[in-house]
Amino acid sequence: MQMKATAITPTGLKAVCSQCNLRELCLPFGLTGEEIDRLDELVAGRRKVRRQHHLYSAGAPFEAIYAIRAGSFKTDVLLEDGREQVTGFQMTGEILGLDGISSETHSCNATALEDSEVCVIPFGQLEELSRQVESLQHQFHKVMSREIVRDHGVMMLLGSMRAEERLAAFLLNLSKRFMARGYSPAEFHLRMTRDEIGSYLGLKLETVSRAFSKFQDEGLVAVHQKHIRIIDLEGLRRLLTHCAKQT
Amino acid sequence: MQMKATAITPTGLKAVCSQCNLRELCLPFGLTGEEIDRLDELVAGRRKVRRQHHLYSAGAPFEAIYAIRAGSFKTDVLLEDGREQVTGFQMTGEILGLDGISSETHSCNATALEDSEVCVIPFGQLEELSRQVESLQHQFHKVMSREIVRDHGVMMLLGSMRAEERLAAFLLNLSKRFMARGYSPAEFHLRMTRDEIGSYLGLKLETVSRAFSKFQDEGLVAVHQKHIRIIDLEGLRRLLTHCAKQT
DNA sequence: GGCAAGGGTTGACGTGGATCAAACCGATAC
DNA sequence: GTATCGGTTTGATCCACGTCAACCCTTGCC
Repeated sequence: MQMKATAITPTGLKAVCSQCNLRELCLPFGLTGEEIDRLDELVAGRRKVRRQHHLYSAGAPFEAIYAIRAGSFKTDVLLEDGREQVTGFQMTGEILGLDGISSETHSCNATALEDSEVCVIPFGQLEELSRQVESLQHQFHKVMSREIVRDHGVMMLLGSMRAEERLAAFLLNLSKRFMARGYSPAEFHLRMTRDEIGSYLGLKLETVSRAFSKFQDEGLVAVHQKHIRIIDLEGLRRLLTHCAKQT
Repeated sequence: MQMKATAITPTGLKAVCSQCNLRELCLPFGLTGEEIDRLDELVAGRRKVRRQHHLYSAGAPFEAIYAIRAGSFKTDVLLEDGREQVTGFQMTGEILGLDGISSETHSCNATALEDSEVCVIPFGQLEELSRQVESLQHQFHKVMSREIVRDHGVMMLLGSMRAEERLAAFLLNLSKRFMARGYSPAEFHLRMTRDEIGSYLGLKLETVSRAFSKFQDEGLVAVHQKHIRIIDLEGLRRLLTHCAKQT
């Protein structure tokens, strides 16, 4: 029988960045082994989040950021009248919670799309360590900046693209991220509903569904519910670059 | 005749945060006098940017971030086919260039909307100093996080609001920012064209123009070209919270 | 097995904002 | 003064996407 010497978290396991196969995608990227060990020390442990449950909610006090160890999440903001805008879908190795730094309060909700697990990184300690470890500081700044660049991409999508371009961009983006994680870039399972995709892309679920069907008819992808197989990657890319007005 | 002892910049002036009336809105916020002096040391000087000129362009190597000392800017991203998406309008005290950190290359264009001036903050040195000065580190993180939260707001706007709501939100946001700078929140001059507003809001300039006219007809604002006077602030706010479907 | 519930698809129709086009306005240039 | 030009306004028409509604498929429960 196994002893649980460091049963300090709900999962009974201490996070260990150095052993984590996501470290190249995550905060430890670019750190030396010794530096990663120091990062390990401050990771307060892991936390499991069940499907449909919140990791944090808008208005909650900000204390830590989170690295996704398993599973996936969506973040969204709500308007007073109930309208929801999904601001992003996050997968393993990606960091959640950066929105909370500015006001010391979370400004959006983070919800697990499937049973998931995160590493909890207390923010005050992260700042402290990144004052000592230059490469950690730099990597953290890069992570934040990447989020800003990503957001600009979404604005481009929402502000300047038509429905099919948006969906194509969405699929290509997912494909790329699955590939970076060692999964097939051509075949994957969507964790979110049509409604959530629609909210993210600024479309109604019916429009998303129709666009999927159209892609299928055109032989670009094979869609079976949430299962996606990309057949013609180049075709999708072409859709993106000059669809709007095929001048 | 006056000597220019520190003529190290095009403007012949060393930036001095401690003397700057924008410091409460800018990077020095929350620093002690002594800490601000250290920040002063690293500000490489000021740079003037003429109306319509670029402060930096997409693809340019990233070396510094910029604090706007006078004037205003827009940032935009371009698609291969020429479509433009304005990702933000920045005014005095706000920080430009954060997009460049992630890839060490700027990912958008920053263009002066009027003759403007920025303080140049070499990024490597900023990171170095913020390893020593905790309050600077924290304030910098807040600035980056604020940008992320702002971007989420724009996504909300682009993804879930109708034309008039978007314009109302835009005007209210400008109003708030002018107020924070000691200007009238009710009466101001737009520095951007209808086309640029449209690009930012995901609308065509004609739609922006029509929405302005509608607001005018309804007695919400007085519009004279680029001069705006907000007459009914509450009315604009009301538009925002439950216009979509007045259920 | 039947049946309920939640998500997805598809069709018919309506509409908000895009598009196209003309005119207007205020600057600056001559 | 007139011409020019960039930006803006306004009107007429169009179409991409939203809305509403029916139906289907899958899963889980009794």
